[in-house]
Amino acid sequence: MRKFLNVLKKCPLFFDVTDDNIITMLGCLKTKTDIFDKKYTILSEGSPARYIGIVLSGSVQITRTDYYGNRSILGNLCEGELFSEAFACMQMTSMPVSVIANERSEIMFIDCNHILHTCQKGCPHHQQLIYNLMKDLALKTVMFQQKIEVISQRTTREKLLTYLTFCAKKNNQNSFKIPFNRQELADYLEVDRSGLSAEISKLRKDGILECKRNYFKLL
Amino acid sequence: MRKFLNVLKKCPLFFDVTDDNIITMLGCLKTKTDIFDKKYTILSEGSPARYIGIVLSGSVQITRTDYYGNRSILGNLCEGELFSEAFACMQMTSMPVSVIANERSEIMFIDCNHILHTCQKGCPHHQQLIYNLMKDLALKTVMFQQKIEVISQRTTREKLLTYLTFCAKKNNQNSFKIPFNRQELADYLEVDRSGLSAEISKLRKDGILECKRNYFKLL
DNA sequence: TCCGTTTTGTTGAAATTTCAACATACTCTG
DNA sequence: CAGAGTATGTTGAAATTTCAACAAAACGGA
Repeated sequence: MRKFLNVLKKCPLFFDVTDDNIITMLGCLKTKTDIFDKKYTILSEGSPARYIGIVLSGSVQITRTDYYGNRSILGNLCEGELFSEAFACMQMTSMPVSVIANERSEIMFIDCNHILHTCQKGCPHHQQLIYNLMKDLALKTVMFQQKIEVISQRTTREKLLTYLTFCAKKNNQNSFKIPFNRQELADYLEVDRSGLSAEISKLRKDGILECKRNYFKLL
Repeated sequence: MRKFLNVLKKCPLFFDVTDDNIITMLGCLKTKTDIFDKKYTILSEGSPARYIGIVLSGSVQITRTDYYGNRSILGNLCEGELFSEAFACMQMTSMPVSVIANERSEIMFIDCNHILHTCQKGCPHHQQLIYNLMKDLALKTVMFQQKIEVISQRTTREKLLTYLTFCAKKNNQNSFKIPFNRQELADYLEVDRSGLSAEISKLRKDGILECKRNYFKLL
């Protein structure tokens, strides 16, 4: 596990916990890790939520497929990020989303009960862990609200521009790479792929953005 | 405050806390309460988030107005429910939403820091409070995902039916009242009001639902 | 480098939404 | 109970999205 210490250090769950304490706590938390190949389903819709997942390497996508077969992408998570924490906290018996590996990824699982209930040893930093998990849940709430802000726009153009503006803000730069290809971006914006491509072309002609594959620049 | 004890008892923040302990803690938490008339803005978009709000009486709506002037309704909260908890936990300097009183409503405010950091007296149930807040944040995350599931549908009909199905599930009944009028429902579903009215008429003709004002019955 | 596969772009027709304008129904208050 | 104001329903035209089908470009492995 020690080889992933630099990843765990930037994981929001271990914010303000010293390296030594992270190592100690990993024992108490009875973590398990697993490696998943590209496109592998890490957690599937409908299964019970018991574990919080941490992306140790690679990246994953949170997706859902509706009644009509439309895939919806809820988000994309990279090294150090958490998933399934809300469902695990609530002990949901049926997850409303699936988690898919974007690429070969190593994932750490923590039983949520080991975080919520202090262990017998009384780890000094357990309290910090609970505090960190709370901040993370608050952040996720805000992230979902941003996604709602994006897809509540009425046209593909407005959805795209709202999303790209968020990306630019997050990167403090007008140019950036997005973690989606066209189909995935369409699934995130909840629009038709071909319509999205057409709209990107228009925006390019209008001189509003430059774009090459997943690289974008707002002008 | 004692007159609102029965409301606070069903507030998720005080789950599993005895009446006496609720009373004791209210002192430590340095709560403030205020009354707002119908349509009054309780918290406005752009202002800093410091307090968690609890609806003691009446009801409130979480709304946002975008760049183009479209109002979006994020949710509707009744007696005992919390708002602004995620923003307060994160100490956001600029709230992304406004909170408006639906009707004359009494609101209790709690400084989030008084919940996150245990007071000197070491209230026995402070830990429970933190635990409860965490569960609430997890629940809110799930609620927003449901809203995303609703508005990610491509047509007004599908959005409406997805929403109504959630309502039916929540009430364990095919007939129920929704907390919105037509315009508000349109703002929640992120669609045009007149289009929504037309779609409701169609569904009625198709024998899929009955509806009178904010009362709906799925057939 | 070549070839098969995947991704992205383009197009036009059909379906749907938005918008504006107006008709009707309901509610509240004096 | 009358009248004003608000909420809901209806309609048609314009704008937009979706869908299907195909073209072009990029990618990856042999």
